[in-house]
Amino acid sequence: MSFISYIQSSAIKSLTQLYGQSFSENDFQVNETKPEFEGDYTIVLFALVKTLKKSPEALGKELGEQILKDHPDFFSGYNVIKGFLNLTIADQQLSLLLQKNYGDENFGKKAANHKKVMVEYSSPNTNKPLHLGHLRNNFLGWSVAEILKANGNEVVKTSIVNDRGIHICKSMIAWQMFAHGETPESAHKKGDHFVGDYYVKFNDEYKKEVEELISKGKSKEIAEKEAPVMKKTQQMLLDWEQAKPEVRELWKTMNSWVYKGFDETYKRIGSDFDKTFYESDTYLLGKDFVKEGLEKNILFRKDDGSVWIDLSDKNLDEKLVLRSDGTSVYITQDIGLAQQKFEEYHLDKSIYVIGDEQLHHMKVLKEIIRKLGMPFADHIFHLSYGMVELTTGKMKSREGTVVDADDFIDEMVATAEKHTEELGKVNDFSKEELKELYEILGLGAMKFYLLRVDPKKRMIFNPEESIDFHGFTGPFVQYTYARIQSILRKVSEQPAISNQQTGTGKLLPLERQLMIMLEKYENIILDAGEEMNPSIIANYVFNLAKLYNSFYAEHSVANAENEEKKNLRLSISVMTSGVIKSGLQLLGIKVPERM
RNA sequence: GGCCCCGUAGCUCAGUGGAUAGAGCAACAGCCUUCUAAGCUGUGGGUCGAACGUUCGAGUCGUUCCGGGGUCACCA
Repeated sequence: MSFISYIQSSAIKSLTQLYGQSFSENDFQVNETKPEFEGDYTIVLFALVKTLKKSPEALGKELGEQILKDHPDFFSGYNVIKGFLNLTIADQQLSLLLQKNYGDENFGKKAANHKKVMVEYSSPNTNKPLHLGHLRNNFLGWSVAEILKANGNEVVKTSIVNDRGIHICKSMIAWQMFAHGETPESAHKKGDHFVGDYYVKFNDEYKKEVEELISKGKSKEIAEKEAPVMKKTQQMLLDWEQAKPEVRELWKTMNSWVYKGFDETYKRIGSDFDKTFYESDTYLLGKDFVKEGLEKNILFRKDDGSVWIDLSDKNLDEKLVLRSDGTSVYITQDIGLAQQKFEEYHLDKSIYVIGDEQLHHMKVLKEIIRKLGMPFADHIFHLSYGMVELTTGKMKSREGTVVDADDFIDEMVATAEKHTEELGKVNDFSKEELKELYEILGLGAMKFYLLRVDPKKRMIFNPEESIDFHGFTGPFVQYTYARIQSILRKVSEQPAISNQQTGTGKLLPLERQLMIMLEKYENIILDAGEEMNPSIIANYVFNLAKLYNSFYAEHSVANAENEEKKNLRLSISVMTSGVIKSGLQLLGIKVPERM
């Protein structure tokens, strides 16, 4: 039980004892005590003052006395200021926490709750390489999956690959027209970049043709429809749907190039999936429910044969679910895939990590599923996040205004290398060790940068300013970890640590603060899981590292005043480094032993 | 226009209805003969977009307005 809930229930019991009526958690608040006051946790009395008709001072004093009397091992003192009852947790209670948990790798994590959750993230298109926005998605999805695991859930990570459609055909057409048989191997290029380049070439050609037609007197609208390269592309899509062998062959080849490129990037950033869905397999799903929906009069057919659902009672418009030619639209397959996910995996919850531009789409999807009477409608969650934009506006791959994921990673790793060389602390590392360190630091900086902000907020990224390695950053937290490891290495060379009691001496303020902060980790994991928000972890782990660094500057661990203090500070250090490691792991960030 | 999200220090962001609104960056001033200075300590910097309202108490809740963004496809 966490300190805060222990205090809550203690207060409830003591209040009942004092005033003979029952109370609940909603009758008062327990907060952390502000640093300028004495105490660790504060009970806010105003609400109770009203119901009990007592002065805040009297109430605070009575409650303080009672709580102390009821829990002499837990609290060592109290004070009342205005309507605030500040409680101090006993030193021995903090020492006990340390003794019980300091070496526990699973500290703060929950036992299995036998719930199965699917997290869908990444979901790339196979016509261009990944960019900064994809990285936010990947880091977020991966981290949320880890956080949910830490909360006891069984998690299935999935990705739906958008591998078919008109945009894919565009790259294919351009390759046919301009490549003269070139391959990623012959061009010495990563496959996803290679294919992406042809996607750009398509758009260049398309633009050229449209302008030419306009100069011949056609309207823009007609020119866009009649451009030969676009007509070819549309024909190719039809050929693909009819499974024309040469088109399917080219499609397979080009997609395999892209996958190879993606795999490299995924491996580097540590993204992985338990199951990958391909849109080419799922795009026909969901047609069955249309038939059923029509029979049940949930869906209706218009004169031209198209099928719709009326959502006006939910403040949404009518939505098309089947085209007049009988083919399905995006949302049709989404319904089918949602159903397949629940049926195949027996999920308790299905989470979609998708940008906030699709909020409306996901709302409509959920509503349709509910109307169709599918039981899982209320177990679908859209974890929406804000777009990553540049100072110059939105990123557009067609216009080349994107921050490419691979370039960005290279840049960050190079920055890590530069800083490391300047500092010269690991000159004895081998080439391989250095390479590994640069990856750990560069990716740590990136991931922290993209995860430290509330996901739902959109981010503006200025590529001119490279990401810092100081302050509220990944490397700062990693550095704190490395510092602690350095102490531990040093101490292990000294005579063995004795196992004597650590709790008899008086704790210093920074020691107390650290222990109290460590205790909160459990609740932080819980919050981050409920909110599906990794930034809660990032903020916590930064504040913990910051506090430890103050402690480090103020007090010596290895050369503490006496053996007892040394043991205490060692266990605080071990536990801090453990929580840092664990917290960063939830963000997908690794820790270096030295840096 | 309807619906949704955002607006806090020069910049990037924290801030379960509670005490004098906090960090990082940037600026300035200090701290390496003692465990890693990617660190620590300090200074300056705010009409929390605006106005009403609810409340003992509002950055936080409500209403309206202002500013920014998203979305409302037989695209995905």
